[in-house]
Amino acid sequence: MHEIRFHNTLGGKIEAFAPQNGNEVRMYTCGPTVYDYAHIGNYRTFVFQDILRRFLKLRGFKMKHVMNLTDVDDRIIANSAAAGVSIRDYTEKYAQAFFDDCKTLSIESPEHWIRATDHIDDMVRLIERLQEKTYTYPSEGSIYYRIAKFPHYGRLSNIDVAGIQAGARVDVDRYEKESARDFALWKAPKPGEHFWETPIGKGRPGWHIECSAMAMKYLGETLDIHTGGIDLAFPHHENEIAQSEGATGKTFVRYWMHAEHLLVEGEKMSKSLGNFFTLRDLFAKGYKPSALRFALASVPYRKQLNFTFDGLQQAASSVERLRNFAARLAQRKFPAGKQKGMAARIAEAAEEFDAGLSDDLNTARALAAAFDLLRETNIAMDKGDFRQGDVAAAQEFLANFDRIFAVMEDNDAEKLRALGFGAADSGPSDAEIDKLVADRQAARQRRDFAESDRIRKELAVRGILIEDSKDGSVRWKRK
RNA sequence: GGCGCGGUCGCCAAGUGGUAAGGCAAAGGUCUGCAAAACCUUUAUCGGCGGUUCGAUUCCGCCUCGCGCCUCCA
Repeated sequence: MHEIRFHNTLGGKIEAFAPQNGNEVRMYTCGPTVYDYAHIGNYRTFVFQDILRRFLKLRGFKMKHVMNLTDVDDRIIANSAAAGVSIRDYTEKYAQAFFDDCKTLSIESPEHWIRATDHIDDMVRLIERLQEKTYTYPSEGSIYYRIAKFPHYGRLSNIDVAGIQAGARVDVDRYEKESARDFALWKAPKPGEHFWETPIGKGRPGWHIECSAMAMKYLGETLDIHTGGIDLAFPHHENEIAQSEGATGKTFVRYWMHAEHLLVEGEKMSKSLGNFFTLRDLFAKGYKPSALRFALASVPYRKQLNFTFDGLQQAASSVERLRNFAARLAQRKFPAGKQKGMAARIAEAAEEFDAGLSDDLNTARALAAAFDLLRETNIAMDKGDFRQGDVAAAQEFLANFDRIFAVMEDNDAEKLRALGFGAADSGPSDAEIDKLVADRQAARQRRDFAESDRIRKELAVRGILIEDSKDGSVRWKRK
């Protein structure tokens, strides 16, 4: 077990990690704004966050992880009004799609899913606390945060507040502010717009207040970890710090972890460039969930991930190799006993796997540890050196591997069907396949290779791959 | 302009002051009735120029190219 070290955006250094209270890690993740389907860039960040929590659990920590759904913002208000439905009705569809996508990518569910609109009261109370401490000022029915009052502003993102010039930005709200860098805690309703009636007036919350209010409500005033995409560091997280620490006087977050962005073919993903993809876009093209997860997980989170279809294909091949190895381990009969040195070799690989992940979630390094062991074990098997007595340890290694990467289970087709892809043809049943495989074996017995190959082709057409082995057994798998 | 990240084999991608992990792909080979799978072999001197050093891909400086943030954004 290696010391866990994480990069902390606050300070920009890699630091040893330990939760504040014993064994429990309290973590908050900025979830999606449910105004549309989330895209693969979003999921790069959510897969990172998933690997983080899976790793901490593997290391024995108890997770208390909260993820919010931002279900009120300008886009949602505008879109729901345009569609003539309530905010809740409008966002429900995308919230559900998000849950479905997470499940498809094997992203574990956090301990708490929460919605901004369920916590308006908490936000109002936090704003009131800030009012009492004079961190706020009203303007045209809205309430603003006075950044001049918070000296630490800019520390997270290394932004010099003096550098933000008045009038330099396009502020869609165009309310009167004392300083250009001040931000809205509470927004006065525009005519016809949905609003909440509260002790601090009519209106709706600013974007940043929800995370401060909800994070502290569920996790206490000082959290262990707060994650998000790198773009959120400024201004969102910077503002969260200002709000939370302004109200409590305590450190809001001990470790800030941000995922770098995903690029597509080296360019920023955007709708105008036509390189904007949701999961559904990829699945419709025939790519598998496990391949996408592997592609997103294999590049360490602090490095920009250049998404390409070639890369996705490479990821699919890698996953296939991993699964083939697991199948070989499970199905072949090896000589009894243990191979000299194998147990130690497996333990060494597990050590290196842990070392990689402990090193700021270096998934590339962890992966290399797994593939090294895989190759060496395959060699031992080919030579006939590998023994049955080592199978359990090797499988345990793979099980641990999969507690992090979650790509071993051959359930892609099932997941895709659940999303409505490929439902038309779920392929032949296991029984039907077994029957054809048996027929083919019989044909091979009588050396009727024409018939044997005909059956194999028939199965291939229907997506089933046959593999003969030396000992006469046959393995089949769905492609 | 300010802040930050990165340029390592065809593609993806680790890494170290003492001549560079892993994955994918490619070529040849072993095995196989044929395939498939698996294995073996082969393929890099680390963007450029200087500096420090016995020695730098790894440290420093400059340059160059790409990307991100600074305004909503994972």
